[in-house]
Amino acid sequence: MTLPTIEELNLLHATICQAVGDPRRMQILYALHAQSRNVTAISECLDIPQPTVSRHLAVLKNSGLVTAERDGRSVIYRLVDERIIGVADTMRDILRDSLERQSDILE
Amino acid sequence: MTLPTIEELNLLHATICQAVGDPRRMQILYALHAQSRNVTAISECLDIPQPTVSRHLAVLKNSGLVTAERDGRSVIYRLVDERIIGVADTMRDILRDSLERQSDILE
DNA sequence: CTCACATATTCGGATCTGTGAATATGTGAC
DNA sequence: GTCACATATTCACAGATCCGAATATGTGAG
Repeated sequence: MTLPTIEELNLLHATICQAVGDPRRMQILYALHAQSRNVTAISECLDIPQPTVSRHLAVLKNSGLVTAERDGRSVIYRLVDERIIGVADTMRDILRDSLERQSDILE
Repeated sequence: MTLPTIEELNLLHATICQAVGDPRRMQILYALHAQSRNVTAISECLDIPQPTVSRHLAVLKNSGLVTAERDGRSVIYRLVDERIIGVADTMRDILRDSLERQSDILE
């Protein structure tokens, strides 16, 4: 893997990083990982207002991480690339180890 | 891996995600991955003003991803957890595939 | 102690992002 | 067409973040 240019990093930031860079969006990604859902279902299972969910989904769709498919009156959102969950899980591991390291130092 | 709570995601966002969520910070992470360096060296090799580098390093240090160790007059910054580079690389892969998918659709 | 190098911090301003509330658009049932 | 459900969008505002420029702090050489 070659070193990324600043232009590539800018694009990465404008898409994938921005998508992952919000707690609620990550919550939505995990919810879609468990099961594809429509907006109302996401709104209810995460207890987030519907307009907020729609806005977050627009960001996720723009990043290419999810797709939208109309099904009758509702729109089903699907996670396109499951690797993003692996990314999130690894970040959680890193954070967990970092916190552990800090508490070790305090002792 | 269990589902993250919104509290855990908030903490994750305030640390790891925030650290990765800036193009220049990611550039610094890659630079430190290649070799541990002091502030001036980073500033010069990435062509970023020194105060800006210092500020970004403070964020990265706060996230627990890098450590600072004084060595004489300079301070050497080191990447603590190399897994973050894997995370960044995977995100680049995801973006690349996403762009490819989009260009396929246009044809 | 003084000077020069190395790093960190403060300040003001511009920009971005998320949110709730309200509203608009789209879709199917009847 | 009309109504109800489903989703998307607009608006104003609050908060966060980034930056360049200037300045402050810290450290070692002499």
